[in-house]
Amino acid sequence: MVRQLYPLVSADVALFSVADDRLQVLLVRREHAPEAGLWALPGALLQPLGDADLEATARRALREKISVEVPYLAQLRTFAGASRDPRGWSLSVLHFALLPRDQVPAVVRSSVDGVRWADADAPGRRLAFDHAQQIQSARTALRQRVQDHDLPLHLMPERFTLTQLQRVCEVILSPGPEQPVRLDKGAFRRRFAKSPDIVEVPGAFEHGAQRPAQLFRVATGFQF
Amino acid sequence: MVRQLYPLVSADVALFSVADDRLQVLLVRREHAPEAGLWALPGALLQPLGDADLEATARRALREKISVEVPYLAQLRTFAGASRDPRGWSLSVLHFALLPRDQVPAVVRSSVDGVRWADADAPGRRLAFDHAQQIQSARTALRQRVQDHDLPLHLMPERFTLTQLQRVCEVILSPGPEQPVRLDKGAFRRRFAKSPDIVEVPGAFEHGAQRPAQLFRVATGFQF
DNA sequence: TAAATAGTGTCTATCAGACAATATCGT
DNA sequence: ACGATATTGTCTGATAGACACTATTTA
Repeated sequence: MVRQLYPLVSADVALFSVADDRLQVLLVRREHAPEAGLWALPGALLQPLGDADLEATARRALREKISVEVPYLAQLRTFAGASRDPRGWSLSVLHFALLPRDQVPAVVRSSVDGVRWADADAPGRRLAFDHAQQIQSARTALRQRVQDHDLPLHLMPERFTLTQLQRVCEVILSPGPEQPVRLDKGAFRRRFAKSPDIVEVPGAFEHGAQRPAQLFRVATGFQF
Repeated sequence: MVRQLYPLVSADVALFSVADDRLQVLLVRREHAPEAGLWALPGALLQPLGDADLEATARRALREKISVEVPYLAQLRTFAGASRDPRGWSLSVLHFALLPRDQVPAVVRSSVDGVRWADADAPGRRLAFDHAQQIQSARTALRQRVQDHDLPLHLMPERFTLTQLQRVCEVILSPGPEQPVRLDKGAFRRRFAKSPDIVEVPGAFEHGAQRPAQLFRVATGFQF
């Protein structure tokens, strides 16, 4: 039994997006055994002949399962052990990815065909393997990084207002939809006023049923 | 060729310690091919039949190579790809560990027998595989965590003075021995005065050629 | 004009860095 | 007493949170 000598190696992806003031994570239904029928994070077995590294494996998983190319993808942590997969010793490198709302393709948005967005804080009854734990791990890391850095920018569409950016941050920092975190408007704007990562689009405004709001975009050359 | 179907899986450990105001990382000389004779981080190939998870593999590596049991060991990041090991597709889960100075066994301290402590900021000419990159990655993570949390406590001996603790933090935060970072004494003591993670040992003092210093120890129940 | 949201200004408690002052030991 | 380090105290500039105020649009 080769499984006793070599572990299964795969890459899983926690793909997050924000819609309707909800932080969502993408799940796919497993078609084959083991755990057939259960919801799982999109993932793929490593193909040493085709994948140059693990990020390639992760991106291939998204391509194969949901036909998506994400702008931001980072490795998070590795889950491994003898008991997390019934087939034997397995190793899964968890990645997390962020998808701006306006880049969600129609095939994913429609929530059919074994693909759905789940509430990141309550992804469902029982998930395949240790994916519930993986989601929680990714959820925590996401909240952590929003506190420090400018990571939420990866979730914004091409153009956005400061209020929209603040909503996204509030959603990510909240433990769940029931206990929303409210950030102070003044402090929030102060913080991003000093940031070189966003610039305002001159003359561009978001119009609603009230005073229009200045539109911003991510600065050119912004990475990470 | 099985290597074309299954990657090599291993766990490497960056073991840090502070001595003589230097941050050091432990290296072992490779005995067998590939890269025989080069210095490398201690590591071990995954043994699915014996290792329950990757932390077990990492701890086994330290046991086998240098007969050391470390109190603190954490997973850091996974390095993988087709070109980092001449044998083919390989995957290595980098861990990092901290060893208090008074727990360094004699066999390691003596720096013989294919084991040596290297300067963490200049580990040497050429190391095996991508281990130079791995050390730099671990070095950065260590500096980062010292900024935020109370991680340096894992590097302290059973009892220590606040000045000793401050030295360790300064060494870790410094880019290298040439440009030492100096922390303010008052601010440093303020920070740890509020911390519940250390407590003073009543009546215990460190005596030198000057005013004795209060000794502290890590609080019971302190983890991470 | 009213409603609603955008955007700005101000006050304050907190905190880190800088630095001075005092305390207590060995010699 | 002196040198050296420990320990404490004070001042100040920067900052985040709270909150009030003004501005500008649509209806």
